[in-house]
Amino acid sequence: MASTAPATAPSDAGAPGNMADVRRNNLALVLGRVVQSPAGFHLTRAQLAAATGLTKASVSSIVLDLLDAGILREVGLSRQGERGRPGVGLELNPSRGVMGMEINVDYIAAGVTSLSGELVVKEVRERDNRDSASGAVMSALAELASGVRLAASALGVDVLGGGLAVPGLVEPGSSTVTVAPNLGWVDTKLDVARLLPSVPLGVSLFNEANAAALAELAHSPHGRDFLYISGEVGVGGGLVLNSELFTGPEGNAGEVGHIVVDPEGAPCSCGGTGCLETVAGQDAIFSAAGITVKGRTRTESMADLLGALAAGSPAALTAVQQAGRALGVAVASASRVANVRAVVLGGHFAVLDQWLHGPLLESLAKYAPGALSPEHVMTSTVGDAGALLGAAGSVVRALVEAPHRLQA
Amino acid sequence: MASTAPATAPSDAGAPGNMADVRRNNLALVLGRVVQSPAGFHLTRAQLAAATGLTKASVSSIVLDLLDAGILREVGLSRQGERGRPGVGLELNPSRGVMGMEINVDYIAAGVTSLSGELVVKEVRERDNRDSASGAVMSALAELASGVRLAASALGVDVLGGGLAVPGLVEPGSSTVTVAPNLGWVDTKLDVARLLPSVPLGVSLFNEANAAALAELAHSPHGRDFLYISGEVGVGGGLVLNSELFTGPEGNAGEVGHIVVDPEGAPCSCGGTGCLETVAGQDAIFSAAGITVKGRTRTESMADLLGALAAGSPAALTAVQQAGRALGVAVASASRVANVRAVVLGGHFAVLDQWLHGPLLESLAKYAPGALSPEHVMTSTVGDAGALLGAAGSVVRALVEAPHRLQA
DNA sequence: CAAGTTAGTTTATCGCTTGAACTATATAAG
DNA sequence: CTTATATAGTTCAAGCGATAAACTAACTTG
Repeated sequence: MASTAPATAPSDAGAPGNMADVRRNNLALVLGRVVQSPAGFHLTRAQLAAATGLTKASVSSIVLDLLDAGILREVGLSRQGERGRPGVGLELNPSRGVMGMEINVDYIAAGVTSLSGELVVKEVRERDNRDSASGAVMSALAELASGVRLAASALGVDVLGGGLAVPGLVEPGSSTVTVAPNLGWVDTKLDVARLLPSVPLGVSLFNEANAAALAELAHSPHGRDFLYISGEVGVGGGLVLNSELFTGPEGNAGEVGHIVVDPEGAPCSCGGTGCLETVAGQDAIFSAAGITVKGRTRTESMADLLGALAAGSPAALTAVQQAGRALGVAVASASRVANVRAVVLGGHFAVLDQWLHGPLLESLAKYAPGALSPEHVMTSTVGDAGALLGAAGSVVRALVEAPHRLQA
Repeated sequence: MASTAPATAPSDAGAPGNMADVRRNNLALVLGRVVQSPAGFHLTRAQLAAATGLTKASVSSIVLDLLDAGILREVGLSRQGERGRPGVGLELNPSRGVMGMEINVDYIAAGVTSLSGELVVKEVRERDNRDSASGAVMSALAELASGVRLAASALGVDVLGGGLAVPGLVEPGSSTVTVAPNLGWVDTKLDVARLLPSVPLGVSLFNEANAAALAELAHSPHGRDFLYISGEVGVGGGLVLNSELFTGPEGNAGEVGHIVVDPEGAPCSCGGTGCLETVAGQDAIFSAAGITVKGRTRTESMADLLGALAAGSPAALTAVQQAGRALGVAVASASRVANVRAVVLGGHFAVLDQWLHGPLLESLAKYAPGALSPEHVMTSTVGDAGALLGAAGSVVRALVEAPHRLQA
């Protein structure tokens, strides 16, 4: 059902609305249009008025606020019509940026993007974080972030806030990692604020797959609705519906790695049985393909697997095909539950796509015919930096949706 | 992630906000509090001001509008404090109501509830709608609805609008049934408006399981987040998250009947393989239990099954236990995808609960340990009339969220 | 019956959008 | 070079809804 949306929804649902809410809404409306405009094309106040439906007077007043807050910048004159006074172009202030950070199993990373999403600086440091105390990892990351922030500053970009992506479940709205199996963290409260001392927008925490999903949303033509499936040691997922990340009441929605794909299957690290991860996770594929893991890095093992596939190893081919079929079952079930219409494969699923793709589509056609068209099963276009870009992008997105947070 | 909600969201997302939106928001806020108040307990303006955070002046003005619109009514004096001037109690106008209607395989039904959800009149007419043209069914229903409307009118209840529930997929926001397998309808546009000529709120169309889910939400203590699973000829579902029906981008979310529970399973009417419905649908259970369907009504066959279960028939017991285990697998997968935390079983699942319950919980513990606590697997408390009550309730809900639609 | 207490209304003020009038700056025509 | 026309952006009065404070209303207590 498409019930009439509530007329206004103040920041806290169920709170009184007043004129400040109207202003916040319209600030976001105008700023949102600027963000959506193609790079290099600068909208004018008059065009914003036409696009948003606001009057020129309101747009002028709103733009003034956004200029004062340092979010927008005027950029010369814009000639598009033949006659009449030229308008003044507006763009996101290129001297403001946000930091994306990532903690993963074998590295930490930090990077700064401008508000328009361009990567300005990025640094990755290899570090074995497996079973490392969270405090030690955070200290190393704080140091890395500090350096990256200085580098951005030297390039004239001021960091307004940051986002951190971790490979684990995150309690929504808090800085707590409920569980990160591959890091060995359980109910770990992270002091994210110290990564970026005294930034106006603070630092937020994200699940890695969710962040990567948002990066695909922002940087790729996958549409407004898709399920991102991240293939790492674990199998994670990020569900994007109507251009919004759907996290569910506890923040655990989209955990596609633990959909049951075989009731007779193997036990899973989550305590369940026959989860997708037990067939399509990296360890499962390596093991089924007969690839050695011990004493080798994941990158090396993956290279071995690709070699075996290229050489036509039956074990390797079967392992990957099985993973593809299991993905098809999982996607079939997910499409029923959440009306998923498109799938984006990331991590090792993107790497193995040429072997996975066929079995996945066959399996999908068998278990949920008509639910997704084959061309809606795609691979990631953002790649490695997805989690980092997504974490940074989420901070920008939050700013765009609530620009008043940066006002004096 | 729990990003900051947009400050205001005018009726059309991306539309300018103005002070009328603030008013709409606050009308809904005040009215929502009145609706939430326990039956028989009448809030006063002063209490509403305290509860909503609005000032007394604003509440007075808003209540005046709601009285003028005929949505609220003043009801004597309310003494709760010891001292001071007594407040004037407010309640939903009992002379206004909405109609819920239902088309199902072997009957049509119509009933009127007051705005507070009490059933005033209800009439059910047996009718075999299987493979009946939609126009003929709608004509019969229009006649039934007209009579029920008159009966309600005679009792002093004026019908403001209506909701119709059908056992099929409904295109959100339209009056089109995409597919209703058990009625034999495909892409059928229904002229719902003629069911209730000239009502101010019109007539909306709902999926049966979704409507029933909303009825459970309104009339039962199941909480704000649950998956309702309806056991009928088909297996349907309604996903309630944060007290909202979650329908997904195409309106097909919660279609739990076609989650894959056995990749080696039987073909399904949806074209898929091993769907929940192939194990736990009514026909599947009857067939596995060796119950005759031909020449008998569904009610009779169900009575036969209950008899067989009571008599300890191994085939019947096994059939129902298998259905329970399949439900466990489906719930496990659904809990991963949409972070479902509770399940409400309706239709034949409620009837068979004493045999289903154990196998379902065992299966759930095997496939998704810790995802749902056992006490969060519940049975429907609304029963038969769920779809009808839910359809009516949805209309009330839409009115509460946008009361200005009833203003002059 | 006066004092105290709570309910609800009245009034002045503020902030934000709106629409119309106005100013500013360009191109095109004479 | 001047004038007409077209478009961009600002200014200003008006309207509306929320707020806060003052005020009126109605009841209890002593």
